[in-house]
Amino acid sequence: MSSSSPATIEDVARIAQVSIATVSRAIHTPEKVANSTRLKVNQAIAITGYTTNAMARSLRLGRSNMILVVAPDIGDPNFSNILVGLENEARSHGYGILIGHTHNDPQRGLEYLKFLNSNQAAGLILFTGILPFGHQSMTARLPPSVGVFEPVYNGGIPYVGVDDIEGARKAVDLLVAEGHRKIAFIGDSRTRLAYSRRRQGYDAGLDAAGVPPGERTILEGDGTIESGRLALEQLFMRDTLPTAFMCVNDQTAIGVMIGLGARGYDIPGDFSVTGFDDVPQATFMTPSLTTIRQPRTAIGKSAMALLLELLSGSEPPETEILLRPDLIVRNSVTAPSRRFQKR
Amino acid sequence: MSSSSPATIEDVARIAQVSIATVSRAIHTPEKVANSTRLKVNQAIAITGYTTNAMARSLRLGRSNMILVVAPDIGDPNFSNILVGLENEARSHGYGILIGHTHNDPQRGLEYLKFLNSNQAAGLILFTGILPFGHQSMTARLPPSVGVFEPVYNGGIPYVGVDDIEGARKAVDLLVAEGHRKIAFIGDSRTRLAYSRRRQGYDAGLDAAGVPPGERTILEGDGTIESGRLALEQLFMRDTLPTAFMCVNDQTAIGVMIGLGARGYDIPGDFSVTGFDDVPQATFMTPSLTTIRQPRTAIGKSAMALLLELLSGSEPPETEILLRPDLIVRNSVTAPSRRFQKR
DNA sequence: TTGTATGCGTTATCAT
DNA sequence: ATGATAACGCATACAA
Repeated sequence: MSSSSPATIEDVARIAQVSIATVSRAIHTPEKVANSTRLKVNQAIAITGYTTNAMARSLRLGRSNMILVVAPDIGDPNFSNILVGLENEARSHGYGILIGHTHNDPQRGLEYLKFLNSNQAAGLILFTGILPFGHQSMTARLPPSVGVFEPVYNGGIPYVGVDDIEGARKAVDLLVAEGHRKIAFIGDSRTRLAYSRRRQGYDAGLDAAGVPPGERTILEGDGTIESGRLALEQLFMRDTLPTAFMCVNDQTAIGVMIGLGARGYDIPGDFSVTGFDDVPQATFMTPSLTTIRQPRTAIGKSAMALLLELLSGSEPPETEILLRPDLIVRNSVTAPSRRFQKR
Repeated sequence: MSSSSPATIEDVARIAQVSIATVSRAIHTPEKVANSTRLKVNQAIAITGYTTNAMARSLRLGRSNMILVVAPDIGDPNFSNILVGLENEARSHGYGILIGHTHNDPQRGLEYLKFLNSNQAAGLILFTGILPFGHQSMTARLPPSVGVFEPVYNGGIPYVGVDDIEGARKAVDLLVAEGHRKIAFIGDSRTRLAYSRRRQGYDAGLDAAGVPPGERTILEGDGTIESGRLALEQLFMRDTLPTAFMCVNDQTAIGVMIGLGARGYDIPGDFSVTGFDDVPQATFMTPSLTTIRQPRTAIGKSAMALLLELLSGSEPPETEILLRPDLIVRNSVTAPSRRFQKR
């Protein structure tokens, strides 16, 4: 039964002895077709192995069944699980996932914009925290879009992510409960919104603990392992040391842990460290890293669900969906050491 | 200049005062168009912001500019960098990447097959080591396909990956050079071809070292961290222990290291451990893991280049492209301890 | 060198 | 309930 070229709707119509219009109806609006004919059509479809030609369908409909997912870095440990959530939800609704990564290069972003303009993608998921298309007027004719992981700060785009403020707050609170007061915050100057929110959580926690702003240490990195290490070095050039490091993300925390290890310190004996994200590596550090878990699969699923809703024409009920961050207690936090208090 | 609906080739033709055929030619075969007209067309394109409607083009051509990439698990630490390589190469040739993951579920595989049948993807990259489509006759009408990372054992599909035998050989040789003779191999019974090849390398190395087959210890896991740990437990129930563990991949090695750590042993003081793949985590283990690096980005790039070649009609010059695996020496290997020799 | 006209496979409108 | 047909936007065979 395998013909050289794939079966078209006409092949099905011929075999079922109906018109192509009826075949189309039998597929998309079965209730508008007589039971008997529907049966014939289904049989013909089975015989031919017919599948709708998505190209023709999209051309006719003026809309594709693809969603473009743009990320700055496919290798980001946070990305893959979010992608899983996105993909599952999309697939179960008949949508496919198109992938692009920008390396933070607006030029690259522009290339992906072509997918949008050429009707190859009906919607857009942004993992970048920023519209990666330069500041063209093109922004205007963007398809339905949803940001994940980081709020998109230069476009009025709905966002699905974790509650950064609450997450950071949980981390500080743990540290404070263990008795820490000198808690350094190592931030990330790139991911502005996520950074500032986690910073807000940090400040709120220390406010509540009665630690005056003057006694807080803030350093800024760029969210990489290397920057965590660098920030640590800067800190060690000062005259007072914190007893704990609260890091804006796990990568930074890993950098801090490496730096601390290189200096011969014990974690958590000498210093406590917390991260944010709960990337896979966090489990395998020595000691394992206490951190805040991002519900990544859930974020992906929720974001895609929202996008599909937008695609179906409904207005978004809310512009921001914040999921609950969980504190994952492992072995990088304990009560503060007295050792460096008065150094 | 922003019209409500995207510009079509007709808009361009009208403004340039030529026919749509000329516009099409000016775009795809500029040499067949007079300089002056080409100029007019380009101006009109600039004015309208015209982009080719990919749907219409694909419909007409009977072929899309999408490549479907199917992986069992998007979260596999090996996957993302290969994807980067694939994506870069594809994009620079005007192709996009469509993503699917199967969770090793043939049912899922079938769903992705629809992308192929419906002409949404012109080619296929398989990360699965197996055709994920059940054993349908559909295999026959597969588009040009290339396997990466693992040879596809049930289809005559070209393959791009690392030289597993040579890689494994480098690992054993290092161990042997350090003085080990009792080297256990912890394999993976799932990924049959990669497993058996790495196993071959192991055997070849021990053959060369004069270690008789009877003195070799082989355990099989399934390539997960947990299975590495499990294999270790099995090993400890025997009466003789190896001095080194050569693991089929990094995940397994990590499991072994965790298990060894839990039993209070020192690595590499008491036991040496090697992995394979050089996943990001390998660097951050304590001790850092000596392993074999997969040139992942290069694999992706090379595989996509091969696929695009296939797509353009040329026969593949070779059916298997093996890249060079590099030995990455870190801190999990040293000379064997005497401690457990005669237990 | 350029233009006219056809068809790719679908869905939707309008008849019947 | 069903059929005939137009249109989606494009690339190309053929004519000029």
